[in-house]
Amino acid sequence: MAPQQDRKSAILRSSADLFARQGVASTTVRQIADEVGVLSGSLYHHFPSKDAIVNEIVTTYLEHLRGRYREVLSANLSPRDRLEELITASLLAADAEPNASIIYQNEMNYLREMPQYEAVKAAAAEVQQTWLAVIEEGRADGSFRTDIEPRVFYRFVRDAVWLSVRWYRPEGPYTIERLAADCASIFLDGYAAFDLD
Amino acid sequence: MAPQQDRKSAILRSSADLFARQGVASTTVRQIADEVGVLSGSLYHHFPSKDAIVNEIVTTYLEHLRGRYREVLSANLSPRDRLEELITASLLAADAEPNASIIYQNEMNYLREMPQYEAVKAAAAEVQQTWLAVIEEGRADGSFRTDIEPRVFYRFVRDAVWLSVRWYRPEGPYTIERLAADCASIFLDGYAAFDLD
DNA sequence: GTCTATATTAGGATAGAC
DNA sequence: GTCTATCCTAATATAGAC
Repeated sequence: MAPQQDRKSAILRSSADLFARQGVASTTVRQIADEVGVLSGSLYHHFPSKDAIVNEIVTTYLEHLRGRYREVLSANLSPRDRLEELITASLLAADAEPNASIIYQNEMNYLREMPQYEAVKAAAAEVQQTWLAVIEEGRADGSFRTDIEPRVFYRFVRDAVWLSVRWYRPEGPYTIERLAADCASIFLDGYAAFDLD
Repeated sequence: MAPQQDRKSAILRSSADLFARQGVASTTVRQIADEVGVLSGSLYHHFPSKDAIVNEIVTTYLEHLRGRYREVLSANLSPRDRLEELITASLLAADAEPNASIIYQNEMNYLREMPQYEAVKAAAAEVQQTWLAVIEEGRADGSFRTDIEPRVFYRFVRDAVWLSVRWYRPEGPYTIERLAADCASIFLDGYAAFDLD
């Protein structure tokens, strides 16, 4: 990797870390520069603005996420298995780029005011469409309930899945795969004890 | 209500609205003053700082939430019904003060840096304790599953419940009570179609 | 590609008149 | 209780030397 790419990714890495911990608005370009080990003016050789850094972090993340979703959709699975795979793919994407994922969850207010918001919005719409299609498929073939609106179910799952990046810690024996399995089981089977009689 | 109380609550109302829409850090005291119809200096007659406004919004909200939880705990209910009532109480609290609820969800980064953070943290701990106690009770009497950690279940429910304030709109025929019932049913019974054979 | 130096803007907060 | 006027600080961003 060329040296300027190293520096650029160092800026992205440090920025993502600070944005996730402190919020975008409260993070200054001087802090980012400090973390990288340059002076603040030098950042502007690599990015035209602070917003551009935010934008690159978030769009890269959404790009990776969409790639994972496409893989899930290409496999031939039952709606139930596909939903579980969407959950797993989302959790793996968040685990691969936790800072980007946190920023995406926390900074919708900020992103909405950015000039590049349309691209983010389009990616978000595609993500939502992916989930809803799987849910509709499961309703059609009788594997999911039809007495609860798909959108309502989707939003509950989505928020539970995305927000887990705020509390899940990959250290320890509790793996992402286990987390995904527990999540899928709660949302599909419920937390009430199984009736065995 | 005395006139100075009117003005003070107008400041709180306008601030909450702006904080929820734009984020705390991106909202200026001048914007708040504009919204209220005074000049920015006048705000400081009612509050010592912008942080103090944030703090009052959030602590009042948490106070109301704790009141609702206490009511739920005082009733004699099964763990399942109590969990459902906790969900309903949370959704009603968020619906009563949607801006405060949104701020509380979005601005953890900001709140953590405030001098009054300890009070918020204590209230948050009590809220968590309330949920966990009900979950443990249900595990003990056999109504909830024991193969998934209570904390994991709690966090999924919590995030799904709290975040609904971002998308739920009280207009229209879909009521809070219905939302609460759907949420409880998804989390307890699951979204998979009921097996009827 | 990074530095120095600085322009420019805007933020939170305050003092004192009314 | 509000206004006027302003202090002080800190932010993003730029220009030009090295």
